[in-house]
Amino acid sequence: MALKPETRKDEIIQTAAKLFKEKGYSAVTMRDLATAMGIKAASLYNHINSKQEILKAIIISIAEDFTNGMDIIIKSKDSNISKLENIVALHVNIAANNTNGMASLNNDWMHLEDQLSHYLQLRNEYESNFLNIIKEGIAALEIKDKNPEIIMFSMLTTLRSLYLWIPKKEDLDATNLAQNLSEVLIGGINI
Amino acid sequence: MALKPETRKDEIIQTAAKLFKEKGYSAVTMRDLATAMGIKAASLYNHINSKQEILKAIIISIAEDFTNGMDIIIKSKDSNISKLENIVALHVNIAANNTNGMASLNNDWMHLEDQLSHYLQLRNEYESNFLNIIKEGIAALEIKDKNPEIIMFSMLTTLRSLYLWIPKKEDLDATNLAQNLSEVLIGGINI
DNA sequence: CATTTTAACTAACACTTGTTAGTTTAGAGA
DNA sequence: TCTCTAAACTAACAAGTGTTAGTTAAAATG
Repeated sequence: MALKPETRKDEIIQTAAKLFKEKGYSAVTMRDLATAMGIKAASLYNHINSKQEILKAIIISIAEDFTNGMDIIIKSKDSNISKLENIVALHVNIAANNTNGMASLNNDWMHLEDQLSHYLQLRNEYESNFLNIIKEGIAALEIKDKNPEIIMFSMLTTLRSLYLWIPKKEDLDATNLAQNLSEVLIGGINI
Repeated sequence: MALKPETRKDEIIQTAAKLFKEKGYSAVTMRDLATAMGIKAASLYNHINSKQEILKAIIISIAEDFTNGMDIIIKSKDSNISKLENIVALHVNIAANNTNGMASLNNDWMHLEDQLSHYLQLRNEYESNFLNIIKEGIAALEIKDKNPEIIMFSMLTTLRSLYLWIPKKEDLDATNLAQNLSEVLIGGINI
């Protein structure tokens, strides 16, 4: 069994994601990436077609993971509070499995060229689904009648920033983190 | 009375902050900045010494605003919940007055050169003060006994991202936003 | 063994980068 | 009017950018 069926191309993409996390897409040169791989810049082009292709590979696959996860959540018959808990868990899981890539998704999406409009479409649909769950929760008296956009903004920015925080917890239990985070985000903190 | 006592240097810094917000520090060239100012790149150097100096001017002044605001909050005799509400208001006010600069603070701090360690020191102190308020609030039975770091992380990432959100609300009432945000962050959303 | 594939290399390209030097122009103060 | 200053300009540089072309060495495949 192949525990790491990683191709050389995948290795390059993962290494790039790590560098992009530290300095951002624009500040990472192909020579930086090559050095991190232990090869020369020109050799990268045996495996990838362009720097842009690397960014696209990192961002679009994660964005599609979110879209697919959201699709499952909306189709369920859970309560709206449960759906929000599932969204928290979705973010924790994706961030835990792809800490470096999440940085590019958050910070470097605007450097996508051909795929920019595709990315924006996925993001808009995701946020629209998220907002609908909150609005329906309010209508169903599951959720307090506060400004739905503020609620979504507050939850989503926290969830999007998980990549900054997860690496600090060496003993990560994703289920436990999702549980605690849901309690704080949904239940509030005052007694 | 001078409503805009802005020097040419200040204009350049503000324009740069806007461009940095859109594309990030590394992706904005001095020629981009010059074009946005309606002049040639070399002319910028009549007013500023380097690109790096612009970034420093943007980030450090905001970081010091946060430090000063936090200092006043810790010294007060308010309850810890009130202190948290004041932190929310601090972030709303700074973000509302400096939307573009907040983007650099969040996304481009790692491109600071000489001032990097100074910035990190301010940030660490700020987070340490924030965390203490939460811990004391828990000890005083004002705040639920949840993981204090999760609470801080959740609040802080939301507050740090306000710059993304404030510009969308053309009719911004800072007091009102701070109020609503406090209710959501502190009071939670479930009924 | 012969051949193809994989993955590295050196060398170079056209272009962009931040920045400097030196010059010009228009307005303000004497 | 003369001088000074603020703020623009043109021209250029050295270094760094993504990328291409052509080559080589080792490993896998027939």
